[in-house]
Amino acid sequence: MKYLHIPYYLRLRDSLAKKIEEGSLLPHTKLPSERDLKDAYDINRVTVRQALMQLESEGLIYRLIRRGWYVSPPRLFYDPTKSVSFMDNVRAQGRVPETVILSKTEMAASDWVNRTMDIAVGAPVYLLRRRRLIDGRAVLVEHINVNPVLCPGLLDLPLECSLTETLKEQYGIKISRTVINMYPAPLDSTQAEELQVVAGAPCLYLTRASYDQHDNIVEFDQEFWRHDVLEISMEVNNA
Amino acid sequence: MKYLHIPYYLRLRDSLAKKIEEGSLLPHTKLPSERDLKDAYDINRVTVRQALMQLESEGLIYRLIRRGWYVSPPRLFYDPTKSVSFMDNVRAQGRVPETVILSKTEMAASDWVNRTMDIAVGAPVYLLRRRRLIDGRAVLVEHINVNPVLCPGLLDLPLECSLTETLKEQYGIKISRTVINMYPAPLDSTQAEELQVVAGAPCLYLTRASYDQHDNIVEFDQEFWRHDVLEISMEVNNA
DNA sequence: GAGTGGTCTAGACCACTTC
DNA sequence: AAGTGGTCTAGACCACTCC
Repeated sequence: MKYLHIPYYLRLRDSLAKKIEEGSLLPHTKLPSERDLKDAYDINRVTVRQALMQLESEGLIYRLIRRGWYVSPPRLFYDPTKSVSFMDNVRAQGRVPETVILSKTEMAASDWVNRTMDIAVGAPVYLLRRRRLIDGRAVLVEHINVNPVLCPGLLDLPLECSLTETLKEQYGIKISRTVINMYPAPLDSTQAEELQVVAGAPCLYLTRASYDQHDNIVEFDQEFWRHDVLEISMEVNNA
Repeated sequence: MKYLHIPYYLRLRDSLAKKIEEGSLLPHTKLPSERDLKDAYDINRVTVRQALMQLESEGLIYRLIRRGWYVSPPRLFYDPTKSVSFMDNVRAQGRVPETVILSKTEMAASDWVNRTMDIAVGAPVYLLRRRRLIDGRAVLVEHINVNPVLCPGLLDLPLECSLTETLKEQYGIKISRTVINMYPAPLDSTQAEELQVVAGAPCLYLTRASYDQHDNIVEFDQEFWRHDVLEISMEVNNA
């Protein structure tokens, strides 16, 4: 005999999920407060939160920390096999992209940079940190490590747009090969704050190593995406 | 002034995470019971579960429903741009793959099959459902829809191994193009049970549409992976 | 200042697993 | 039969947001 009772938290989850799918709750709409939901469904607040956290992990709703719960917008399609910039990709899907520079510095290469980018420990590296938004909502924080030998003065150029394009136009660097890696990981407290997410919340961690036409590693990018933003989509030809 | 207190559930999370990273808790080790952890850390059981669920969402631990919490093994690298079979890929990474047939039937094409596979509504479709394991742990359930016109009698052949290979060797079908899509989604109760996961738990939902040398759609595969199993990894050449 | 979400307690019952 | 995890209650305090 199997367990047939449907728990309260799943009933609330299903009820809200249905409203979202039907469209009676639109993207970016704020849900009623947890205490209102508790009264409306006559269950405990802990149980309400269990339902909300489940919906959050599914990507149907998101929260702004200490402000409330909101209906998620549709996912952004992302094709890692095509080298389309964030700005172009977001615009192509009818949405509004935005980029904010969080910091840009020249640093001494750490052990880790040495291993991943083949730059001598202590030699200079550019570190650029950006936050990117879609329709006003922060969706990712990225740390971009660039080899300054290949593009001196990069940090003095405008950095809000596609880096790949700047590298090509200003330095003649063509990215010819990219190694991409991704998996879910927890956000550390700094990035969590920058994404207005609770510390330790899961994100999609994506790294991208970009090599130029001479197979030098130009750029090593770490991207921390909100876990509910992307839908990976690609076409593969099996030659 | 920012919130500086570290909550109890994160302290327990960090303590367990440290033991896992250090290697003093090995993959597939069972954690102490929730009540033991509650006593050891002198916190409430609800708080213990909050820590455990956080670790679960990060992929550091997993649970066998109603049996307990276990340390997760390393992720499996998966390169969607290479057409390597599950069995080969798992073996290449030094682990033991296994496949279980859950069901195989010939069905009448539904509306949905009609739209995705271009088979007339009501015409026959093969549906094959398999569960796949790594080192004895169920990691994915897949629903494979195949066009029987292209490979009559397929269901009477052995189906535990690579379907792609069977299609090639027995029917001369070469998969030349694949459209892949993936994003996190909740498991429905059937697949949740088959993966021994709580209903509604998040999984990685991956679809794969495979086209043959004449661009007929041969196979439409829906895969439900445990969310903590894969690390996507690929190399892209920007021609 | 009122209200909200984030955290936490000290219990409880049930279905299921383990012995 | 004992123990475990899954669910749930009825409170509580705090930091922060909103008005």
